[in-house]
Amino acid sequence: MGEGDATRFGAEIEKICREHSLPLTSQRRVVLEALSVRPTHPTVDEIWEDVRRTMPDISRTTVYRILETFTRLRVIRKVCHPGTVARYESRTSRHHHLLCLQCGRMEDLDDAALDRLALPGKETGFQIEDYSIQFRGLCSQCVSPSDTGSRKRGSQAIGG
Amino acid sequence: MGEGDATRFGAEIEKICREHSLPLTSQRRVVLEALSVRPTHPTVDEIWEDVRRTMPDISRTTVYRILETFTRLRVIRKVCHPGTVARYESRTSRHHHLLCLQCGRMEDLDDAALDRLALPGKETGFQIEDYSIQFRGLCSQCVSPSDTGSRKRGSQAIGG
DNA sequence: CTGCCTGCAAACGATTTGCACCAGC
DNA sequence: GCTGGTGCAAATCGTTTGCAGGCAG
Repeated sequence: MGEGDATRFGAEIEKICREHSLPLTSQRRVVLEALSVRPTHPTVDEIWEDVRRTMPDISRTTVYRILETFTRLRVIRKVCHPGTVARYESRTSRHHHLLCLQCGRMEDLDDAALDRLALPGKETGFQIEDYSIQFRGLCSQCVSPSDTGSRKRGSQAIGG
Repeated sequence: MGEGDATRFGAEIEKICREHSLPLTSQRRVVLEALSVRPTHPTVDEIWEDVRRTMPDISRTTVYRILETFTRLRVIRKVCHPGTVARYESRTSRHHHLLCLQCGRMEDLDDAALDRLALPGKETGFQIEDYSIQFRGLCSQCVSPSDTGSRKRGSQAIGG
């Protein structure tokens, strides 16, 4: 967790809330903090578990609502994952994803060349803001399941 | 419905099932046929509705199971859509997607140049098979909601 | 103060599962 | 005939909602 991301919301969250006329609650602070510290693409429940260590009485509903609020404001993002549970990420700068079709593992991929693609033109009918590339395949552990202690998540018809 | 896709599974499905030692049932035939005819990225229920016109007694559960089976065999794909319901597509050849962050509409994008990106190397730890690009923005109707009859789907914290 | 936010519990909706029967091979 | 597929209904599980009290501004 580079301090760049870990502290991203530390000072910024006050500005974010002020700009959007949102009350800055302690729940909002810890939820965004927990998301930015997580290196992966956590589910709502994973964030909830993290946050409960600091704030044991926070409700799961509140976590849902906070993530939804900030997603709509484009402060965080819901990641595109073929599983059935929602996953979030705090990075909104351009980057790409590696997805394992076998176990569902998803990792970030940074590649400056891939960040410079020309956007499709107006003929699409869309006003495009951004893009990201999803690379699909098998992660190292699913390619060579040498370690007998196999992955937790079974193969759940992941499609991409 | 271009005959290229509309008939994709017409003859091929027998081969597909034989290759995977799957019994070729009438349900499998009509579900794959319905998916390949749909121009968009239908949900399970949309496919179910289509199929019921031909086969009124087919169960929704069966549609779920057939789609899951063929997704695992890589015959069809589950598309990455930020909504909460699963969506499928019959196209497994490389192509890209346009996603509207406001209403969730998703369209295919074909662009030969975008199909030729260099895959990331081994340093990722993934054995990559394919990729697709998701372009995010606003569709024409969400950019200029001139028609007073606005879109059906509300803005549901779509994140991408 | 006042309005938005939170917590709780119930509602909701998509997906999955157990089981008995049926169809493809 | 045997094996796996299907249909039904119930169970599951992630997510949303209604409402009463609490906190930020």
